[in-house]
Amino acid sequence: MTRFYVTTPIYYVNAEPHLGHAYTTIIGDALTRWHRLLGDDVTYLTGTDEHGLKIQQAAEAANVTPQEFTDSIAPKFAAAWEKLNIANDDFIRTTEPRHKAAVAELLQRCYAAGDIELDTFAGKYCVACEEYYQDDELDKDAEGEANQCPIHHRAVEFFEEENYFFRLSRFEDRLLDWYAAHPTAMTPEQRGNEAIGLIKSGLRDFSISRTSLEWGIPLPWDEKHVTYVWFDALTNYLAAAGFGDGTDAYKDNWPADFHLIGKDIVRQHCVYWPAMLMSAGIELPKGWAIGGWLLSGGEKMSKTAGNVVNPLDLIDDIGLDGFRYYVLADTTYGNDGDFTWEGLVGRYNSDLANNLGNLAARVATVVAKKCDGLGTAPAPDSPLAAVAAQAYADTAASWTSVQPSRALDATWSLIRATNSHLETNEPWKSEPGADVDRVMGDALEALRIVAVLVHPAMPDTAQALWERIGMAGNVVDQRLPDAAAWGQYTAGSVVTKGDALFPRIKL
RNA sequence: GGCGGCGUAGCUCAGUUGGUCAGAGCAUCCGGCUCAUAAUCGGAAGGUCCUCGGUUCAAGUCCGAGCGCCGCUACCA
Repeated sequence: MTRFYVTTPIYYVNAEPHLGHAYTTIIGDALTRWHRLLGDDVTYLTGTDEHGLKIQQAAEAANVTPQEFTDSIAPKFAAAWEKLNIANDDFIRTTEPRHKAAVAELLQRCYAAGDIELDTFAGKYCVACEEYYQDDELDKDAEGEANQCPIHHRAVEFFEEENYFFRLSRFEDRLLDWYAAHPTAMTPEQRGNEAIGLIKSGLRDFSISRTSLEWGIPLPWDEKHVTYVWFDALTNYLAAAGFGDGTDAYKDNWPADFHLIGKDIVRQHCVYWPAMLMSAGIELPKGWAIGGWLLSGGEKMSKTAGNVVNPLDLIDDIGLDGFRYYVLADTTYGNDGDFTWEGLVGRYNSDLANNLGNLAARVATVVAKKCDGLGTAPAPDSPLAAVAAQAYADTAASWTSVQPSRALDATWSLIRATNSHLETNEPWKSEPGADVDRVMGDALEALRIVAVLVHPAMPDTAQALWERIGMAGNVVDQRLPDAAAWGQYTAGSVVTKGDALFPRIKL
């Protein structure tokens, strides 16, 4: 069985889950559901990033311990994914023992390899923020010197701190060589090019520890230091596979097939992370899928702009699958998408209500009137057979290249062709008989295949459609490509109409 | 400033290695149909493929320059 291991970024628990988190997580869910249909042994991982100064400060502000603070937020992510019907196999928190063990092991390996060294970090530090700033981030003082904290408007101080550094600069050539040997590792291609550009423009060593920080994982060989950000966060992907338990069992799940990431964390995932793995002598991931942002009304969501969208509110208005479908179908993966209510309703009405939902309804009605409510057999030589084969091939190819919007468009070509097929034959005008039976069988068979193909995007809808056309069992148990082959609809099945799958929504 | 990306129909986007590549969906208009959720089907209209120049028998596709938009420049799906 083919293993298929996909990860989302772990989400920082200083904020509650929002549309952006949901966007990436839904894409990963659909992608992994597709691979389950293919019969792959799938592991879909998501989780939460819980260490660092911001959490420490937020906990202090809330007058609780950092652990209590993260314990209160992390479940909100897990709960949100449950509501969005996310079928993740694991949910990792960076405060778990398995994660801490993996981080310690990875650090130790890189340290042993000589790629982590003690050095001096010097910079301008705001005591109030407890953060270092670059010159261009600071405001200028009366003499024109860049030394005013932009937040606290007070002078920063020049601090020196002993930090451990990861010698990223040593990996430039090795990374370029690796990517040259694996040209399709990053998708879409233009996003991959940006990562290559980052490497070519020169790599600097980066600091991996702080002595001023308490809420984190200590370095195994120097416990005064706590790991800072990336050695902690990125390692979750390895930890969930079992790395750090003292055995090589993690290799059963590693390497990951895809790290799903946003365009803003390309440097860390496509440059830092493979270099860290190279240093530790661990196999690199097979792929990175790099998405854009889902904007809201053309702008990045922010509280001040007042355009924050809560995905869970949308479900109440348009239904879970309507929302999932919109997110997947209306954005080109790799580019920014734009969430608007008008766009959501437009997509929903045209694709779901008018096309898919209405097709299911009209088929059920005609079967009731002309076939006694019992499904009939499709014609082996139906013109829809070729359309279905092409739709499957295109859908599969698009999921393989992590392009959900194209995959769904390919699936919809079969829905449109089925509506057209009905118009061509007008079974509602004919007397019951072989001709009507054949056409309705074609339509039912097309709906059967559609139910399977839309499952990754809309699991509940797929199952509902499956049951309405009278198929037994569950869509999730279907296996591709066999299930997409023409001619498997079971004649004699009871077809039921039911309420509209997707009631039209008025704007 | 540096690096990178993008610019194809009103909108969102497809367009392998240059040779029916000028396309799809939505929106618009016209017509048909009335089984269906005022749904659907057919047809039409709509583009100097950002601009200029170059290579070529042939360029949306390659090269150069320019214009415009955007991202990254080291916390952030």
